[in-house]
Amino acid sequence: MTVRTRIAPSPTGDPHVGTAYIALFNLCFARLHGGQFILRIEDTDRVRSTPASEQAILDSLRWLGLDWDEGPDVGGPHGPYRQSERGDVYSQHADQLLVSGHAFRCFCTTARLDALRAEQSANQTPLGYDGHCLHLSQEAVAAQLESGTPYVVRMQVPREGICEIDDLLRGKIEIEWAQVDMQVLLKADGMPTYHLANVVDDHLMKITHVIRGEEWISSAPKHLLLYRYFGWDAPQFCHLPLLRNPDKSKLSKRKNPTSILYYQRMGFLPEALLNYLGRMGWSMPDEREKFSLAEMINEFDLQRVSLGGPIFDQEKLRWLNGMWLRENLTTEQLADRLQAWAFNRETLLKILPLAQTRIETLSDFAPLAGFFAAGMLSLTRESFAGVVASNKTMGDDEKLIELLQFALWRLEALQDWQRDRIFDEMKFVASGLGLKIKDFFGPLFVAIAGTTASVSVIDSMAILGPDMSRARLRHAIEVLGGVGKKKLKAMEKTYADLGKPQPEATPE
RNA sequence: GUCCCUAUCGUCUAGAGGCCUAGGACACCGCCCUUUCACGGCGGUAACAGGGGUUCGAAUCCCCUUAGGGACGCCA
Repeated sequence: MTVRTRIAPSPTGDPHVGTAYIALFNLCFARLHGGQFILRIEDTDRVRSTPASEQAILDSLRWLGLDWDEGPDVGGPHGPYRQSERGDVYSQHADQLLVSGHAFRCFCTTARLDALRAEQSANQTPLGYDGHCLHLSQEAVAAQLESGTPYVVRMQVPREGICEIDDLLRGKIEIEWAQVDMQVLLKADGMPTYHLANVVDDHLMKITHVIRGEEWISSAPKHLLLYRYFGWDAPQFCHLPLLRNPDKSKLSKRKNPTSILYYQRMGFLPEALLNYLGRMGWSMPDEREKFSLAEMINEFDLQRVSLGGPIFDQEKLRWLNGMWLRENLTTEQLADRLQAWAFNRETLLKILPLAQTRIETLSDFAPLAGFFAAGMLSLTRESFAGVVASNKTMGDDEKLIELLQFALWRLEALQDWQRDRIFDEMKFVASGLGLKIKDFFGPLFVAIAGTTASVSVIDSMAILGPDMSRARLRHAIEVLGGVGKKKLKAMEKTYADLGKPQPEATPE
């Protein structure tokens, strides 16, 4: 038996807890049955990840204790499309389908497809490719190829009938073929899409079980059909429920910290985080709350997975972490953990350059830089009184919230979490709001460091990392009263206009 | 809009037709322990979405409704 987890690297390179969640269940299932557990990084469009971000994902899975096996080599550590072959394996397979008539070349332009989609959505008819290039004559295809028109390769999909998916957990799922789009397999640049790469890889790697998130159910027919076209045995599919935000939507960084790095920085033990993920949609036969990975593997049973999408509840995670901290660590071990966590040389060397010019005694350090080792700051509305009092332009709470929210939105969109990039974003918001950088930074300081008397707020955010910085901004907004639905709408509009020149201020 | 998945306390869940007057955990509230705060101990509030079937018997099986979620890209 071989199971694998595919990892879609996030553009920011932040390892997602959802990835660890799926990996955990894959690992338990494989280990219980004495099979192999393989990881595969998915990045067919080659814009998402960098070697560094991939390494970050692998490191954080290892930090959690999720060790994987080396899979069969099917063209490099992360698949052929990451190597110089540029997708040869996949285009060969696409050619095979072209020859057998299970796929066709599509010369439609993006403009046409956009128009098609717009029309379908206006008419409220099902969305999908209309088969325009499906019946092109041989001559027409030859002529297009001759003229060098760019094309993609799409898979043929039956127009009628029903596809039956046998899900390990959900039983039979029936989807009409008419609902399945004629998926692009090979992009215009010759690179494979996820769907083709996925099926070809899994076959070459001899994957027997695919345990993935529920979000993939609707593309399962495409995958099944590809296996059939190639004449391969399909693996057993199993779709796990999705982790959710408190508002029940799919776990996302806009609403909840999702990075494993955040939980690490927040001071959660890897054992506890993993334990908590194991409690999401799953329970021990004896219902015990605290268990190790080894215990989970021993008692693992896929049938014990419950299908309702669980909400990721940080409060319960905290409680569980406390249990691990109190019951599983000696004082000696706790000392080691603390030291490794924040009071290590590497971390200090990052912070000290910012602090050294501002301290007169060593004891000044903790009050000055303590916020680096904190989770959420204990802010109140009064925490912001200083920045408001010292500056007439700052205005009321509403104004403060707006400022922080705009900063937050900017930072949510920021992919490259570097000091200078963060500064650029903040400068953009400041000038958009017509504020001097200095004035704009006041509230930011309070949100991030708890006080304006602190080290550079931009450097602080760079060191704290995206999820922690965003979480603190969100927390500050919450403390100031939060944002209502109506207010949000108005703010979004103002935000959209940020880049535009400000109208002349009317003199009093 | 179309299709698919799901539905037990606020949250995570137990529950495979009778052991269910629905159990446990987080959170919340109270009491005890305690020089404070925690920890720990004890107790409490709190749920089978609604409606139809099937059955001697339904949280459990079936159907409908409702609600939530997901998918509908030359992203993964």
